[in-house]
Amino acid sequence: MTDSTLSTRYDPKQVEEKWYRNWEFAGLFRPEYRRSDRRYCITIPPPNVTGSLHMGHALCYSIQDVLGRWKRMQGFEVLVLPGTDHAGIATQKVVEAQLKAEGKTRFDLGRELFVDRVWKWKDESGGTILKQFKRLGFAYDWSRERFTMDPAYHDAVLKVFIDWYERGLIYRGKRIVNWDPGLKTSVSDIEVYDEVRRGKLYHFKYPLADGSGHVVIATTRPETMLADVAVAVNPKDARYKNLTGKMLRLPLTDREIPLILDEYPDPEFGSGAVKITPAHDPNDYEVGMRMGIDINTVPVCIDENAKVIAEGTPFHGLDRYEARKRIVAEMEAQGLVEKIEDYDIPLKISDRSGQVIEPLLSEQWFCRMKALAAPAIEAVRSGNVKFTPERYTDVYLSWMENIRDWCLSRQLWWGHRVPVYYTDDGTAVAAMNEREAEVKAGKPVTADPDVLDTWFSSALWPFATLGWPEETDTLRDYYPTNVLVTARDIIYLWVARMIMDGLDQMKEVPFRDVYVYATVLTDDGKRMSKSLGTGVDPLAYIDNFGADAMRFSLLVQTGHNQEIRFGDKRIEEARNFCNKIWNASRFVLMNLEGYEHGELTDLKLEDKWILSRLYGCSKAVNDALKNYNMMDACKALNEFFWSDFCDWYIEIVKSRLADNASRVTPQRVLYTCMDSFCRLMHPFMPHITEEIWHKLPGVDDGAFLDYVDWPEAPEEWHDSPAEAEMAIRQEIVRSARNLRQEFGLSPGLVLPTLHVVGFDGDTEMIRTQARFEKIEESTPHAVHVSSTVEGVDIHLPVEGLVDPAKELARLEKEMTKLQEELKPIRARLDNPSFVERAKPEIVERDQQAVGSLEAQIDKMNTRISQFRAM
RNA sequence: GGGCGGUUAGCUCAGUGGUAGAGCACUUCGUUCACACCGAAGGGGUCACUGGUUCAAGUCCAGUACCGCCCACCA
Repeated sequence: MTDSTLSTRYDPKQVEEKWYRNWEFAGLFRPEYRRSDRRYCITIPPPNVTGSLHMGHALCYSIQDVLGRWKRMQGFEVLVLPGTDHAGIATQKVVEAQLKAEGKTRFDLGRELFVDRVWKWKDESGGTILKQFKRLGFAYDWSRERFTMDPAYHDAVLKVFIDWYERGLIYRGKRIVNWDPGLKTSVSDIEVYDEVRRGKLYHFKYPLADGSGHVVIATTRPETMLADVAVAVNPKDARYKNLTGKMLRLPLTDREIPLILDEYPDPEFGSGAVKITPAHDPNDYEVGMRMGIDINTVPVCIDENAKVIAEGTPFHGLDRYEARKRIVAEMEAQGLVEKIEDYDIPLKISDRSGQVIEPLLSEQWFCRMKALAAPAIEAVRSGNVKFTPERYTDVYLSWMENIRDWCLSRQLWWGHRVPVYYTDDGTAVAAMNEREAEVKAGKPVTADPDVLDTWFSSALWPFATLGWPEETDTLRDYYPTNVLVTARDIIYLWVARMIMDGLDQMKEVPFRDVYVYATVLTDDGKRMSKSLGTGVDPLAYIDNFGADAMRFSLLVQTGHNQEIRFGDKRIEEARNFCNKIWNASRFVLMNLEGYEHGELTDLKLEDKWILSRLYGCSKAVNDALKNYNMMDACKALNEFFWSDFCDWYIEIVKSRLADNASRVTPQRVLYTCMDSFCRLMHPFMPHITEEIWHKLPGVDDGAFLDYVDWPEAPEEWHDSPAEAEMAIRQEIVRSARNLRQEFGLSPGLVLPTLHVVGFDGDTEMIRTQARFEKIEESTPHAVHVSSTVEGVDIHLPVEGLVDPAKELARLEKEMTKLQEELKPIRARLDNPSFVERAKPEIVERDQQAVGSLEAQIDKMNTRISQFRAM
C-alpha cells in the first residue's frame, strides 16, 4: 500500500462509478443475494415517469437507501422495490406539447394512436429519473422495477374498481367538478391550489319583474349570470323582508327568477343578495339542491372549452373572458351596472396546467369514502400504523374524519380506463374487458371513455407491485411492508389511500411506519421550484462534490423537523467530511504496515477510551435510525470520527506507532475503529466507505459492506471508565494549550516542563499532546502562570515572557468569572426549600461545585497577590 | 375561520425540568511528513414577549406577537 502517492483529496467520481458497477454486477440489491427469515421491505414512492431528479427526491430516496442498507447489515433479507408512476396528466401533457410543436392536437391523432404515442415516449424517454437515482448509489432491486401501467398492475387496478363497483362503493353522479379547460378534464380538490388575483367585482341591478325596483347582486364572474336560477338572501336580512318570493327579470335573457331565502348569503357582504348559478359554482349547487331544482334541467352557460353557451344571444360561442367583457358592456348599456370595484379574487388554479379552474356540472365517477376510511382511521388510532414525527397523526386523522367522496374519473386518454361498459339502453356493467362485459350484459356494449385518477392506481402500490392479485411468494414474504417514506404534501393524496386500499383488499395495513421527511428549501428559505428559478440540480452537485457528500449534506439536517435548507455551504461541509475520512484512512493505511489480526490486548487508556466511544457511536447511530432520525445518526458519526478519532486518538497514538515495539496494539485499535466506522458510515456514504474498507488488510475482494455485520461491541467497551479518565486529561491538555497560546508560545514548540499538581494518573498523554519534554508534580519556583481545571493545578514556567500587569489583568478577569459562577449556586444552597425538596444528588452536586469554586478562588487570590508583589 | 409547526450565538440548527450546545462564520496562533477541503486556542446568547406551575423553566401550562405550512371559505 503506497498511499503516500495518492491524492490528499478524495476524488468521488471514479470511486462511485466503480462500486456501483460492482454492486450491480454482484447482484447485491436483490434479496436473493442472501436469504433470511427476517425480512424488510420498502416499496419506494414511484416518481412520475416524466420526472427528473430534484432535491426532495435526493433526500427521500437517500433515506430509504440508508434504511435498506442498515437492515441488510443487521442480517435482514431486504427488498427495496423501485418503480415509476404513469402520472396521467403530467405524461399526457408532455406528449401533447410535442404534438403542439407539430401543429397537431391529440384529437387529430385519435385516442388509439395518441395512447400508442405516449407509450412510445414512455419506452424511449420515460423513467430517466431512475437512472439518475443510480448516481446517488441507491441499492434498490432494479430487477423488480414496476410501472403503474404494467399489464399485471393494470389488472390489479381494474379488479379493485370492479370490486368496489359491485359493492356499491362507486357511483356515477352529476356534480360540480374542478374543470381544467386547458387539459379538458376534471381534477380533484387536492390537485388545485388557491391564488388571489387582482380583478373586478361587478355590482349588477336585477330588476323586479313587476317593475317596482331592483335588487343589486355582486359577482366576479358576470358570464355565469346567463345560467342563474335565483337570487338568494339570508332570512335574517331585514332589507329584503318585503321582497321575498317576488320574481326578478334576469337581464340579457327572457327568463324570470325568484328571490329566495337561504342561509348561504352573508348579509355583511355587498348587498347581501347573491345570484345563484347551480351549474357553475359549488356553493350555488348546494343552494340549488336545497331549492329542489332538477339537476338534469338546470341551465348551463359554459362548456368544457370554457366557452359560453347561450344560443340565440351574441355571447354564444365566446371565450369566457371575452363574454365577460361583452356582458358587462351590455349591462352598462342597459343601465344595469351599479358599480364596478377593484377586487382581489380568490381563484382555484389547476396544479397541472396553471389554468384557472372552471367549476362545471358534469357526469363523473365517484367513490364513497366513509366506509373505506373507518378501518384506516382505526389502524392509525390503535398504533397499527405509526407516523413519525407523531404530529402528522393528527393531520391524517382530521382529514380522514372529514373525508369526502372522491371523484375518480378524468377526461384524459392516458391512464387506466374506467372498466365500465354501457349497452344501448344505458345499462352499465363493470368488467375486466369488453368481452367479459358483453357476456355480463348479454348484448353489445361500448366502453366508458374516461380514465381513472392516477392516485387510484398509486393507492395499490404496496401490494400490486408485489404481485397482487396473484398470491405470489413475493407478496406473501413482503406484505405488509415496513415503512413508507414520504413528503407531507401527499399524506391525503396518497398515504391515506394506500392505508384504505391495503386494509380493504389485503385485510392488513400496507406498512407499519410512515416517516414524513422535511421539505428541502433553498439556503435562504425559499421553496425550491423550477418555475421560480429557485430549483437546484442534484446531479450538478453530485458531479462537483460526489454522491456521498450530496447524501450526507441532506441527511445530516434531517431529523423530525419539517424543513431543511440546502446550499453550497452545506454540501461543502459534507465534502470536507468525506475528505477528512479519506485522509484519516490514508494515515491509518500507511500505519498498518506489517499488520496482523489479533486480540486486542495491552490496552492503554486511550485505546479503551476510543473503543468505548466507538461503542457509544454505534449505539447512537442504531437508536437514531430506529427513530428515523438521520440527523442524530450523522452527527454521532461525524463527532466520533472527526473529534474523537482524528483529533485525539490518532494524535495520541502517533508516538506509539513510530516505535515497532509499541505499535501492535494501536495498529489493532486503528484497524478496529476504521473497520467499524466504515460499517457504521456505510448506509449514509456507501461509496467512500466501500472503497476504504476494501483497502484494509485482510478484507476479501468478494465481500461487501452491505452484507457484513453491523458492529457489535463487546461488553467491556460499553461506557468504559476510560471515558471519564480521558475527559479530565483532555481538559488539562486544553488548559495547557490555552496558557501556551496566551503567552505566545508556539503550538509546535516542545517546551521543557509542565507542572501538574493534584493529578495522580498517568500523564504521558498530557505530555505529548500539550507538547512538553516532561511533566513534574510540583509547583515551580521560577515565575510561572497557572490554571486550575477539575481540581488539578497546572503551572507553566514563563520566566521572561510574562508582563506582570497583563497577567494580573488576566487573573482578575478569571477571578470575576469564578465569582459570577459561584453566585447563583450559593444562592440556591442558601434557599432552604431547595435543599429540602431538590433531589439529593442535585444538592450534593451543588455543594461540591461550591467547594471546588471556593478552592479555585483561594488559589486565584494567592496567584493575584504573587503578581501584585512583583 | 380551523389545525399543525417554528421563534435558542452573526447564519443554519440540536437541546423531554437540574451549571446554555454543535457546525459554519469571526478573532488569534500554527504548514510538526494523514488532511489548509487541516490543526490549536478563543470571543460571542435576558433561549420572541407576558403571566403561571415548580425548590428549580430554553424545557411544563395559559396567553400575546411575528414567521412557515396544511385544511375550509371568500357573491
